[in-house]
Amino acid sequence: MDSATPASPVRKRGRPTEAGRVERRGQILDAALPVFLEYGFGKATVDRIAAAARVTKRTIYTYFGDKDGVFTEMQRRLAANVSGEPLRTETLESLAARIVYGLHSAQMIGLHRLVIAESLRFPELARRLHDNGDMRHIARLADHIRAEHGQAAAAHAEQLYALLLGEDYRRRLLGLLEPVTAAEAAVHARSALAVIQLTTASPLSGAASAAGAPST
Amino acid sequence: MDSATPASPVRKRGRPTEAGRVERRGQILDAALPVFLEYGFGKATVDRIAAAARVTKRTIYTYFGDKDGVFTEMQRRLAANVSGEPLRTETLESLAARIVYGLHSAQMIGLHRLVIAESLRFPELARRLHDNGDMRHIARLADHIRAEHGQAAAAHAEQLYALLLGEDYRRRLLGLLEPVTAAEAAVHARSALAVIQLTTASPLSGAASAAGAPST
DNA sequence: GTAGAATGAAACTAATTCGTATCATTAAAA
DNA sequence: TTTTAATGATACGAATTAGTTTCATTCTAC
Repeated sequence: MDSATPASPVRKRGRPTEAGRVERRGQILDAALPVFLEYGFGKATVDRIAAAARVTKRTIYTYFGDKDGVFTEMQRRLAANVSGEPLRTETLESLAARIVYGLHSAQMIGLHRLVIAESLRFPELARRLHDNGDMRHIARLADHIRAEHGQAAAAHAEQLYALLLGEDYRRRLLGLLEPVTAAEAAVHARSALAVIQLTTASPLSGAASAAGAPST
Repeated sequence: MDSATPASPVRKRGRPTEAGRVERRGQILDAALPVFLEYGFGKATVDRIAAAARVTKRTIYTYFGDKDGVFTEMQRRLAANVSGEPLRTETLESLAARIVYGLHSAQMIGLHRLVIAESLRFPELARRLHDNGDMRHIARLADHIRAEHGQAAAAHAEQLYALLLGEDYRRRLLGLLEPVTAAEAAVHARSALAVIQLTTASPLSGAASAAGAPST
């Protein structure tokens, strides 16, 4: 989180070009992310963010107004990246493995930890993370389940998602587990699909809608 | 979180009895919990805790040394309460419903949110929460599954636990969902048991160990 | 009874940190 | 060329807050 900025050795002073302004803005947000992830919102000082971005505090306040502004803008930028474009040729199994791998990554865990911690102070931030991240994942899982196992089975997409996260996801949030490799993620995904009877080998029959459907 | 302390109208000053000291200690920790839950560790000031406990800052520092001391002692006290004694006459279904209801409660969600937020600063606090809370739940689920569905099915206790928490648990952490009622928890639990084929109606056959077992 | 421990009340210290201001400097704009 | 916006560097103000100290007080311990 420190050696990732070998960019400009010495920064020029005067008025920057318009392109320079755009670049600097992104530079600040990119630098703010790891700082927030490491320290959390409260302990992440503006001075530290400024140092990481190789920019003075003054510039940060010019661009974002205050610390909250940096935080929300950073999250807004992340939300745009989270929604990766769907790969056309993808099976349910490979999609599940990708989700597991991505959600257990250090960056995602850090972001989730941060958003959970500040969910009371920044409720719409939590809303964005859930809508743009989780709900899209669930919808995409539902699409694949529907294609491979029929309409009835698609109702279990959310439960499948919960299984893909699993207790390991919570262990990651609690700092009790290291990030998983892609291979481990694939194994985990297969195990989840198997227990919910969504492997391609044994598709779900018609007796899917068991107990009361989740009301939420 | 404020009208819950109509205790002593006016506190005496002088030296307290030994019993009084024990009581005051608990009083401080009890008052600290809701303050930490509401504000988080960073924004929970010692002054606020002192006010909530009807005690002066001075007393808090005498008892706990510093703010971290209050925090860790509070969590240590909670850990003792989390492990509720097992009810002898309980089915897997009722146990599952109890777990769902308890983990979605406002107090538990607040505690988890807090521990997740501070897991980097207080790693052993996260460890305690996981060992004394989650792992005991999983073990108890495994016991019931073993009794009702055989040894092979018990391997899925952790996956069942993940389903019992579900996406709703994460929505609770993110502040996007209100606590569930006991009835809703029961429905949720039945749905989880059904999807994992652990309802008493249709017990799991021998074809349980599907893909690679979780490696964690 | 007396000494001293523990507390309330409240002021105080020291450190942190958000946000602003000053001054020099560079380059875009006019 | 002149003007001006934006920046670096740095100092500063104001607010918050962890932790300490002082003084009076009241009760336990002996």
